[in-house]
Amino acid sequence: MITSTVENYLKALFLLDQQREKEITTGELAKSLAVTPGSATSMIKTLAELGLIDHRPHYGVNLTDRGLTLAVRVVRRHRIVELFLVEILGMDWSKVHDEAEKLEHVVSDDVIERMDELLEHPAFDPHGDPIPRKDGTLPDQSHYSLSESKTGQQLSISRMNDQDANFLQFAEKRGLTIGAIIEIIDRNDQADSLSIKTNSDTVVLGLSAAKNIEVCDA
Amino acid sequence: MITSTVENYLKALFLLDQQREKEITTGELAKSLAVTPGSATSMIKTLAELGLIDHRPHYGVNLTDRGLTLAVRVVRRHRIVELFLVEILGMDWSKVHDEAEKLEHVVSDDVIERMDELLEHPAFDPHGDPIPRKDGTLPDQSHYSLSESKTGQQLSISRMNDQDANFLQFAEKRGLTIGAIIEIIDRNDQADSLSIKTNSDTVVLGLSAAKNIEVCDA
DNA sequence: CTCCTACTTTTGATTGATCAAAAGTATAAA
DNA sequence: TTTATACTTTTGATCAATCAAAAGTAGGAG
Repeated sequence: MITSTVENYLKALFLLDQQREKEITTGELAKSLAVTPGSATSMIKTLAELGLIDHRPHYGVNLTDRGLTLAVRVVRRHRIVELFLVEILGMDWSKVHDEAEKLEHVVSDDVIERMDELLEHPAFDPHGDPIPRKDGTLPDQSHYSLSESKTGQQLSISRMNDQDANFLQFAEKRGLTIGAIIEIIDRNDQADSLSIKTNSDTVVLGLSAAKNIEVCDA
Repeated sequence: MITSTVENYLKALFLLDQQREKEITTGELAKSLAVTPGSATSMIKTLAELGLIDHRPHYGVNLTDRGLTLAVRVVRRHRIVELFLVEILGMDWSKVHDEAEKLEHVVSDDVIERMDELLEHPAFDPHGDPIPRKDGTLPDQSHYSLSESKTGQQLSISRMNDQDANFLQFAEKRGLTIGAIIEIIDRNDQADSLSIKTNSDTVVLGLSAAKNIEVCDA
């Protein structure tokens, strides 16, 4: 049975896969889902029996094609729901994540496709994350981290890696929103900080915060 | 813990309460939830421990005030979601029940109140059922069954008791929709049937089907 | 080659929801 | 007053998900 727990494990594996190349270890998976390693091991057994992952004991796991397909569908549901909550219901983009986390397991494909249509087949969710298409493919994106960008470039904010509501609210208050055009006016390696010009203001960010913000050329 | 199973039991009790005056028996409850009587008994024990129902063993149960409050909230969520799916997402009214059955347990109050506003604080859902207000009160209604109505009266269809998709589709096809103005032109007690004039056509219904249709004076 | 450390896996227990079947109770009929 | 029937409750089992703690494994340091 594909329970919502199964869906959550698959989604976590998919998102971890995006960042790393190799197999995902039990420990990483457990950490990202905030369960004990033992719980992850037993769920891994279940997922392997369902043919959704390949498991090399003591080394790690990988999604199978079937597992990947299901995982991508969950991510699509999540991101469409998020955008829907912001665009149609007018919710704060910093608060829709938790709501979508619950809805992604219960909304039918019919509802998702109607939302998708109402939103005119969007490519990115409110956090700038790509929305998988119905066929499972992902829209193009050439993001890179604000922390890796050079001084003087005109940049457009395309994505927030950090989903934490406090961070998102801070960012919004300072004019750091998806689509905002910014420019790095100073980089201070001693202070580990960046000075950023937004359309209205100048903001100083630590490098660790800058790492959470992705940009593309404006 | 208020699990979705608890919510379903409370909702079932509330809906059974609407129809009958007295205590609800274990058997009725089990039947309406499609579980065995034993399962209902053990859940009744849990609900009683949570202070959501009063239980007189071997006689039946009644919702407490707290239980009633929770039950009404679930019903409100269900009916607002149903109307939202029809009005905003354009879904078929005969198909939204099952979807709402899942969503009612996961949508937050914030989302519900936003839907409510977008729908301009509706009083009735797509099936004509009253939507409890935020404070728990119900809108007025003076429905009675089509099977109890007299020949020659001008009536307006206000509610379908039967949520079965096949029945709803049949009804829709024949012009028997919420708000439709109809008149009983003949009642045949031998054949147990009613002849009904819709705005376009004449439909013959068995009394058992007519029982499922509620009307008010047009 | 042995041992330490860091990990993974196994084991046993718990919780919530369910069922099938056994045991018990209420009420009306004989 | 006994018995039959129709119900309710109890019992024991199962399944999914979890945790805590015990046992086991991989791979590097000495």
